[in-house]
Amino acid sequence: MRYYEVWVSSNSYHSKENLTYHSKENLTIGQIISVELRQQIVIALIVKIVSKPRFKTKKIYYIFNLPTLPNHLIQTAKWLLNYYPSTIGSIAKLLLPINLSTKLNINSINTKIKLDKIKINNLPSLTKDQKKALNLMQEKNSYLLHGVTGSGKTRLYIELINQTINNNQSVLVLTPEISLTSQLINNLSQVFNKRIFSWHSKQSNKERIKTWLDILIIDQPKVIIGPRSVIFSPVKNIGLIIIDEAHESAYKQEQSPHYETTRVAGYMAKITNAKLILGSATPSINDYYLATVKNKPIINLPNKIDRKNNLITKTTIIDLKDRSNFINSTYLSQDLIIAINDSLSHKEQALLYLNRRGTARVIFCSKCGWQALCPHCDTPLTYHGDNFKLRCHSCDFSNQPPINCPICHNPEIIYKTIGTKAIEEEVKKLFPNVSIARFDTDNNKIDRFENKYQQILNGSIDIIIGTQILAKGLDLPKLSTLGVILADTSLYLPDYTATERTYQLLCQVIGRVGRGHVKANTIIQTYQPDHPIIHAAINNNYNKFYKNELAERKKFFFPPYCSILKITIRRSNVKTAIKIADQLKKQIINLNKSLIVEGPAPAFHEKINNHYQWQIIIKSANRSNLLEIIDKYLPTNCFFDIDPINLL
DNA sequence: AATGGATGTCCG
DNA sequence: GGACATCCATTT
Repeated sequence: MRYYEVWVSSNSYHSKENLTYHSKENLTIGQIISVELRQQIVIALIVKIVSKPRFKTKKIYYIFNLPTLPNHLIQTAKWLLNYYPSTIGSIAKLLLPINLSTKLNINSINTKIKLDKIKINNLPSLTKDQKKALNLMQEKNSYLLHGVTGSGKTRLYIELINQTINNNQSVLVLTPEISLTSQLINNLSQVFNKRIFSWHSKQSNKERIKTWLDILIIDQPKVIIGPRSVIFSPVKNIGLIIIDEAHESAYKQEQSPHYETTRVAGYMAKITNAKLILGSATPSINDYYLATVKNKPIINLPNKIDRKNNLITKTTIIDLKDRSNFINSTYLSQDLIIAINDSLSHKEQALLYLNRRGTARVIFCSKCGWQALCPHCDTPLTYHGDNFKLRCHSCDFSNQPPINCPICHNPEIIYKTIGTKAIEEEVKKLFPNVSIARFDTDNNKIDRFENKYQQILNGSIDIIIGTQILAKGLDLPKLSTLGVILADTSLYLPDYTATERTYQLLCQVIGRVGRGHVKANTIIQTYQPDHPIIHAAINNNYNKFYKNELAERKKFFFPPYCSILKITIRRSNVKTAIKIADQLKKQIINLNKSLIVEGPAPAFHEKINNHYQWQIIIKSANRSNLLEIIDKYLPTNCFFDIDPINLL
């Protein structure tokens, strides 16, 4: 009898120990099997060959006649286990994301695909900038591709993918938002045809299994496109990993294992000697900083590919404090209304953008733009209606809300922001005879989005209202008015990443116009017309934004200058939650006096499902200190997130 | 003592 | 995750 340590792909296996099963067969590491765990049959992976253990073992239930998983995946998973501590079950689930039936008929899979010729000759030739960038990216290395919106990053990707395939290696292309992947898939499919394998939300379970097996079995070099989970595709011989819009928060997994895809890709590229491209118009502070200190090449594509050079975009900033700008509407300024009318008369489209993540009940003055900030953390304070207090969600500082503005003594203090529904009603009143479409980020409406997207493209929708989803990747040929209803909403988010997000979102949404189709008008309404971040975004001045923000991060000791561990304690009783959080805090401080421990403070959603959530934030310049806490001192009954993307 | 909710333990 | 054990507060 032979004995094997396996990883079971089941979220219900919460231990960090490998499980041992036995079999008569001679099996190798990486082989895919299924085993019995409690009463259930689950798919699993052989990770170690061992001698007979002291305890009783169960028999391996089934051995799949499949190729072994590529070694780099197992190696990456082992690294992941230490770097983003989590359970074996959930890490195995990343490698084996499907449940195979033991009746699986492998012979039905075509192991060879018919390879069409790559049709790269029909594409527009590379610009001078693109050629220069391509030449700079010839080493096996990791590159940060900093290209403004519309600078032709996709064209460059195609060139790099082509080189890799000609070199007989495969490519992973990661995208943040599934609803926007279709455009990229279309573009790449036209060139690479049958070599494209994609994961997307519309696939049924059956299709998913087929794609996964195709990737595992088919040996030829291929291009795999999809969301963050695609980094764990069972593909051998990776030559290139592209992470498009690498700054996007979708690359961070919010459930355990809390991995950041760019970090995982970095490790994987290192061990496979693949080239890694992080593409973004607005690289994240962390990625940019890492590239700088680690001497990784930063490749710039500073210019838009202007198809028509005479099309200039006019940008106007409207001061929301000056109510004389708002004659016919509380939300839409006169300039914006005029611009929309102008677009409509030319049969062009208008897009009204509202960043709804600002719905946090934060406090600012309607006249001078003053906002309530925590004196310790500099993050905006949140209003809690239950006890009428302002509270810092980072350190739990609390304060009475002011009756009037401490700066200009204006009694009108605004407690919340407007939503897209209110805007839609307003727009209907102002423009009664035009077709209006509203989009929200409510995820489960992807289908609706795709339907409406077609209508937007063919021009049957005149005014588009929506949130973040509209800011990303869309190419709208008929768009000629862009209105940002309230540019500073995301600035008021009670989190240290608020500035970064605001910059990224504004840059993205501004990038929707001026793509060389029609002449465009951009109108940005804000309470803080002089805010440096808003100006940096309008002028596309990344360096200014980066320098400012990095200095702030250093001053208040935030990433990239420290690592963060966020611990959440969830109890049905508020007092128990706070008590446990307090005890844990004391324990952690005793353990290592050099750690900065903030809180306990209520979580952004303090009450979920009749459970109260309180959190502790631990900061350390040394990430391994945080890993040690998770490993040795964290009780199993609390949640944690290491390197969280926000502290809400 | 009985009941029921909350919390803890473990998976080969 | 879920079956099961255990702890604890409250009711009878």
